[in-house]
Amino acid sequence: MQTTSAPLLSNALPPCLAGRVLDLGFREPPKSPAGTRSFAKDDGIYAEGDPATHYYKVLAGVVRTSTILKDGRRQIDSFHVAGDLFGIERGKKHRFSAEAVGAAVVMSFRRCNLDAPSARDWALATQVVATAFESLERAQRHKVLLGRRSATEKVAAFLLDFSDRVHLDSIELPMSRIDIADYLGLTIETVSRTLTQLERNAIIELPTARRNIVLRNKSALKRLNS
Amino acid sequence: MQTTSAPLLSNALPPCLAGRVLDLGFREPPKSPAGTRSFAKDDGIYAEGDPATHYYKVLAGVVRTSTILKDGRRQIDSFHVAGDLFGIERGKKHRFSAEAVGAAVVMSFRRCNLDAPSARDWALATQVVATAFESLERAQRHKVLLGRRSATEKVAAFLLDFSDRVHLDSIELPMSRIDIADYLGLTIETVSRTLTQLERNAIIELPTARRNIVLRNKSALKRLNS
DNA sequence: CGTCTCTTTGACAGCATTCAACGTGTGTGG
DNA sequence: CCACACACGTTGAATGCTGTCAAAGAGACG
Repeated sequence: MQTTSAPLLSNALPPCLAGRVLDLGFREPPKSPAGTRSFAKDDGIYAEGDPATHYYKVLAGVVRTSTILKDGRRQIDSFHVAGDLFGIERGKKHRFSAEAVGAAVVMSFRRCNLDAPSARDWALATQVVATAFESLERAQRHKVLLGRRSATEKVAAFLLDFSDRVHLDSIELPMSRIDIADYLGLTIETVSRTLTQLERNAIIELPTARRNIVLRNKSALKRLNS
Repeated sequence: MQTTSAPLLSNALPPCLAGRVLDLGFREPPKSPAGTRSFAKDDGIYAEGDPATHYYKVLAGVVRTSTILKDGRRQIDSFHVAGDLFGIERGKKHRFSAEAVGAAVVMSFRRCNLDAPSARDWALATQVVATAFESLERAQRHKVLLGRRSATEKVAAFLLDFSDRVHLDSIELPMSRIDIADYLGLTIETVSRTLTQLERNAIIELPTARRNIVLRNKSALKRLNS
């Protein structure tokens, strides 16, 4: 726990596949191996309440899992990047919906019995359990962020987390401000204002490309991360 | 997800063992089976950063797992009641601390290898995995509560969740207002004010015993739960 | 060049926190 | 048995952070 922030993207690279170039590429989907599908920006992969018959793995792009309250408020549970398994449920239904953040390629696996996996399911079952443990750890860190941190701290944690993945100080966010806000439990206006404020304090830089952010003073960001 | 609130206590009964009677009982601890220890109110079971060599199971009472930020803000991750397994970690260290909420009895198990459990560890490993999945599900619901709900909704969810466990409309909270606040990401003042407000609206009743709450209008509470 | 979407900025309101004081119940010691 | 201290909880007033509502800026695309 301590100085770490809630890890955002659980896998190393690829950084931000959801750029314009890829968007175009995916409009004419490549021939897909069985169980592999391509999704465009904001396409639904499954919806809250759908029977949870499969697990999914991100091959390219970024996927978000989220839930929407009756009055429209949304909470993003997690962002999943290439290599991540998602859609794992204990019960029979999906309790979040999953959508592509940008263009994305996703592979699906028929759900297996975790209590007594068949021989051919064994490897998958192991991965599923590992993913569940990892998700739990991340969810726990995310809770601290949501429950006990200010807008500035939340955004700082988000940026640091992201730059840790891509090993760069200049990051290209795959998701919109709305996604960031709904992940951090804020509004888009607060996210925007916080970023502007960080820029005024010379901690980050916001080039004209809106989704590009340059971290100028990481130690200041880390300090904000308590 | 939907109408459900973040489940607070993951096991059925016993309801609120942390009352005065039991407190007294535990002052002279019963002879403990190996691996079983009794704790008084606020006793630490393990601390954040401690090597995670064991799992723990609540036999009686309630245990909270929590983390404290540098500036003293605290977030309670979870309350654990009799029957619950806690202290499960993926890494080598505990990322939260665990303390007894009231008097509590806790049993410990040497941690086992989940990838290749020995024959005698098999049953425990299965339980650990099941607990991890359950904890993940609860953490996800808790996140929605922390990120996207108002103080009133948080408190309503908390109360409903609790009364669901004990199957009673008159509940006896084992934890203080501070614990509730730190679980819900609020301050004690806000929790107190919210409860008072609910009482004014004839939704709950607050008898003189401060930890006793009677739910007078559950459907109104559920409505607050979105 | 105009439309559409995303983002930023501003003004204002409101909810939750902060700071402070007051109750209330419990346990202790005179 | 009562006085007092202490922990816990409630209430009040004021501040402030974040949300809400509204409008303007900036790119992308046709």
